[in-house]
Amino acid sequence: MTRRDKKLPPYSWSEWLPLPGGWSPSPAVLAETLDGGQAFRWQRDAPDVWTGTWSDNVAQLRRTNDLLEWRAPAAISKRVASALPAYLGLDVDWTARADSLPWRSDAHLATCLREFSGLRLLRQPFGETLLGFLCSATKQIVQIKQMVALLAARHGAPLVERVDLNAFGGAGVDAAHLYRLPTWTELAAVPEKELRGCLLGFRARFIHETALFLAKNPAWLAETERLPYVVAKARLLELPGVGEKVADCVLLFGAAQLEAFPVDVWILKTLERRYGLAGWKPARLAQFGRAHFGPLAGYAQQFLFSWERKNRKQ
DNA sequence: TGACAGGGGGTGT
DNA sequence: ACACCCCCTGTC
Repeated sequence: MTRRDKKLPPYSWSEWLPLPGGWSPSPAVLAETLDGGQAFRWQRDAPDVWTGTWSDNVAQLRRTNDLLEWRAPAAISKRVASALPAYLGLDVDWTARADSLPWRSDAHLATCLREFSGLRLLRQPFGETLLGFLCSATKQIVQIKQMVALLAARHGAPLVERVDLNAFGGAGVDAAHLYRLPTWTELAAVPEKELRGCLLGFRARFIHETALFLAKNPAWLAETERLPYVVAKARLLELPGVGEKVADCVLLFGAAQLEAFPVDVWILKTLERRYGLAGWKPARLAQFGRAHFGPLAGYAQQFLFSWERKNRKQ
């Protein structure tokens, strides 16, 4: 209990409500879904309470008796209520999806599915996903979260009125959650030097140039979001700082393109060690992934990724 | 307790 | 292959 907490007015959060859809992940799987590298705007505020931000939304998730509840700042709870189902994929049958993966003929995949049972893919806003993964090159999750938190705090609009901001403080929420991420339009007005001030390093130039490009091509993002996988990926690859891996992440986490198969260092290790594909180039591995795991390869990838990262010492 | 390497979920040349 | 930035972490 800090001195600051005592001065604060009472909560202005909405009531806790049950999360529709019957998702009951273990604490570890909930953590892996929200904070395992898909999204960079969730934080654990208590052992079973998470607070996250996307677009103009702020939500808390709470695990009680293996069930999930949610709430939002009262001032925006209606908006959050309508945005939450799509973001968390509450209307998607993830169990059926997992079951459709080729685990019957793939013992390692079966292990990963068992260990991370209940894992989901988030459906994040396309533009924000692009921004997050432009920050991700040679960075770990902690550092990426720090970068986007600074971008939001310095260049994003506040999400709720000040009275609500105080209530957030009372809930122990980090200040970064009080601001939304800057839009690409807003980013286009930020000098590269100020971006560097957000700990972006060499990524600042990529983000700056991407922002300028998107400002000149206002419909580009929205169009790309609804194009088929192959075409959308080709377009993303035109952006500075976007290569194969980042493009696939953006499409998988920000456009629900489940055939996208990002090959990062962890998947590289998985395919090398567990699938005997040592020496293969990333592009060929991605091709293998889509062929072997099928149309939901990206979902399979998330299980493999989580397992490999958890067992990083092996 | 303060320096000091080493390395980090990639991209571009 | 190597540079790009530079923060974080582990170590001495």
